[in-house]
Amino acid sequence: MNIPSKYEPLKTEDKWYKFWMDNGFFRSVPDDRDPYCIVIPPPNVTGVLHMGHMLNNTLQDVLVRRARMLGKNALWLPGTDHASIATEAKVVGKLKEMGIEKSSISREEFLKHAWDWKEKHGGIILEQLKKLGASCDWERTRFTMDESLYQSVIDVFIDLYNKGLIYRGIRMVNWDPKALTALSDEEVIYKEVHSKLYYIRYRVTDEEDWITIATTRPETILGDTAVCVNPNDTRFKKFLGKKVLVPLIDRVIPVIEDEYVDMEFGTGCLKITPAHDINDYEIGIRHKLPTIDIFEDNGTLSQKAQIFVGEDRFEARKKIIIELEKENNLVKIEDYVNKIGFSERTDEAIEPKLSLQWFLKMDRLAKPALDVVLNGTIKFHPAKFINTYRHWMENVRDWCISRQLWWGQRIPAYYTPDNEVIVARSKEQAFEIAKNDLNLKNLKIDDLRQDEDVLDTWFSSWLWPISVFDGIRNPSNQEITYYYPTNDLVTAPEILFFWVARMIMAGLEYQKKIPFKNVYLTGIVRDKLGRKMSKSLGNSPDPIELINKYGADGVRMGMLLTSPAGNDLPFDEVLCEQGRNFSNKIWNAMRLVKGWEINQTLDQPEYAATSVQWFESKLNFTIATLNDQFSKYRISDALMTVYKLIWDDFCSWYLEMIKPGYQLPIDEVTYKKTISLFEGLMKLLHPFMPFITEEIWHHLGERGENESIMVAGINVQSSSDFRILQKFELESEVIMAIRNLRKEKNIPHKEFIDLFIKKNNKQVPDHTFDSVIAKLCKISNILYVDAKVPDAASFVVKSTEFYVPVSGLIDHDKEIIKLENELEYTKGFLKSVIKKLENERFVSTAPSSVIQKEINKKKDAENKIKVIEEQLLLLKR
RNA sequence: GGGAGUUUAGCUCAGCUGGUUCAGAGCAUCUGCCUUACAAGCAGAGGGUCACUGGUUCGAAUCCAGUAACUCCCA
Repeated sequence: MNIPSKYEPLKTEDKWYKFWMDNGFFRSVPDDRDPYCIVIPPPNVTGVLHMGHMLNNTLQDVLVRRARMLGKNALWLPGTDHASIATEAKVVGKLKEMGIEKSSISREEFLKHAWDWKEKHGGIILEQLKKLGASCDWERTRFTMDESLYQSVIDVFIDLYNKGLIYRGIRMVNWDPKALTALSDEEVIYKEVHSKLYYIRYRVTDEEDWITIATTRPETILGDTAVCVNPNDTRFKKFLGKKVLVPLIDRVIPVIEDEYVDMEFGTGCLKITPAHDINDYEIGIRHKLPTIDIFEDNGTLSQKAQIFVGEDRFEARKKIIIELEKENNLVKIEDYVNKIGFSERTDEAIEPKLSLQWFLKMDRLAKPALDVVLNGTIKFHPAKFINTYRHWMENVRDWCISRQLWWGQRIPAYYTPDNEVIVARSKEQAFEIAKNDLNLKNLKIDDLRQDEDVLDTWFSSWLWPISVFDGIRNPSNQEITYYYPTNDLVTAPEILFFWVARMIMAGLEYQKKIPFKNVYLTGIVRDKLGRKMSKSLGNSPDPIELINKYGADGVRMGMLLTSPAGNDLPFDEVLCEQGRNFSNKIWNAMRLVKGWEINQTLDQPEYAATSVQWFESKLNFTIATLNDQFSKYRISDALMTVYKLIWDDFCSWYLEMIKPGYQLPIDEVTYKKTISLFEGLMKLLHPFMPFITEEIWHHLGERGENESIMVAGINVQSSSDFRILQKFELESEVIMAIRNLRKEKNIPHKEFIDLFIKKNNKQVPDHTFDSVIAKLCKISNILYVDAKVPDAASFVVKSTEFYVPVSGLIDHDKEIIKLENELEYTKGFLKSVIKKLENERFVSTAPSSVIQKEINKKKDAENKIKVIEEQLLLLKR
């Protein structure tokens, strides 16, 4: 045989991917078949492939390949998103390397650099996905900044604004005083810091009494607009309704009550600085307090602070402590450990800052998006995420959609010199509106100033399932009508709200239909220590290297096997090794089958006919199991099912059952049947392991130039003969018992033996598997007898006795002990069953099927006891 | 601070409406084997008080309550 005994994935994978591409098998255009569509969760243009992508995209490929084989017109639409924050950071960094500051160039110049960067680096992930075998329709690759997608975002902004859902409002943002920009929550790193807790007393107006607060940020007292206590705190009742003076500046502020205050913390008395603390801000809103912003953008104190104007915030802290001490208002200082946010990029302490942002009202959009999930129109897998989703949707806050960046869709809002806002598609249009609707006859077009900010990246991704088909601008075009709603979405639970929820909102708003029917939420890929895999930790293996080592199929299987939906996946290379080993197993099964010489004159032996019959049933039965698992999105289980079918049932059982003797030929009927069964297995496995299955499929038969397993079609209608499966269960037990017996008695593999079978309880012998047993266990004669066989090793399966004569090898004492143990166990078992059946409450309450089962158990046990006792009698004689 | 989830073999997980599909799978481990497709293999074996404590029930991994630990999300 000239086929190597090790499968080498590297030699086949690129070849087949090219073959699939050349033949356009990934391409989908609307036709009269049923559509099946997945839109890819667009990876960042800044990213490189990581293990999370591997998992996510393998799952999508499994689903789409299976749908394709089931005869659907399957489309997996790929693309990337522009990731405004991350990309802008990359571009700023790159410019810096070139000695260019972002602030020194114009927006247009910057964007040109950004596009250059995107063209150069933006497609890496998509290229890497090809290595994985992703069957995406690459001709349809989309990018969230493509003209049509960009314009869709603008259209939606204008539409929502005109519907009154978009407004401008104040919000507290994470301000980086060094980079002079707002940061998203993801860009803030919280670190434990050893700091101080300052106890400061405020004098009550017109009284010689003081109230003491505790704060880590004494400089912010200059922005205080209240002092707050818990309404349940009796200690401070006397201060209610009174006013106190902010030290150093003597501003008069009220004492208020709010449940938020922790009575245990500090003095139980909290200073409220609505402009510089998110919690204080919310309390401020509840109690209608004024906000006093005491900082400039660069973190120095502003005029509003009244004192230390122009000083850095940390310098001011030192100085204010000295002043407070002088005034005798500093009660004490304690050491204190707290968590402070720092800018990911500048490492500057974040300053919470109020700023004017654009918001999208959520409640009207959220309501229907919640309903479709609660009523099952959209299904989550696993369903446990419905709770999380509901909780968020019921407590949804308005969505801040503006970002202080350049890379992204620029907000189509124009300001007149009087700061009147006009939302329009272009400056020209805004100018028209200004002249006609606002009656600003003297306005010149250049007086209009466009908003500097861009929209949140999610504000373009939430349209993704629609905008990739241009369904925002042309809501009933042929493509969107055909492919939308898409079928399945595969993504991480982390972005259930950021993305999934919002896509549902957008879908219902702009297509009046859900965007997808099923949401499969993957787990998070972690390292062995349970840490999330990340580039900064350096704990993520390079997926491409893994593929080179284990083959894409091996890695795919490694990712899938231990990743039930929604569970974390502690990644271990061992898993890929398992995948590789499986590939090799299949490869060698192919080598075996292909190595057989076919003799057309041979009749099919009985054992082979039985084996084929059994395996066909087994295969069909498993197909039904698989259908069920796929319907529940239990992809990991489905793969395990195919794995066991191939390895255990096909390789370990079936092939051994039909395998001709050494250097003997096989009959044609069995051979052809085996090839066709093998092909069937490859089709079942193909969605999981596309490359090796294609390779094997081509080895198994003569294929036309453009034939591929991936479009070969799969039959999932199946009926199987349960009876033969049940008989096999029994027979396999017998076979394993004989193998054990051979081992125990040291009977060599090659030596033929006889087997005597004694049926009991008037059971009629079933000969279906006799020939198979004879072949697998090297039995020359199978004889059915009515009496026990002396001088023979024996075992019992159900209530049938089996004897293998091995004169001189029987250790009676040992045999007796073995049987006595079994007898004792069976008696104990019988006792528990009888106890149940004698319990009147059980018999009267339990369903009849359960009772019947117990009665059967009793009968079986009694029979078995009888058989064992008889055997013991014989042995002891 | 609010919410959700998890806890079953060494590891990762199945176990639907309580009752032999009730304690299971894969991997790992151990013991034999270079048996003529495969040592990336074959044939076997061991391994769990189902987190803890109570309760409901004829019967609990499964239902309820409490406790503990871990995880995630929102703030």
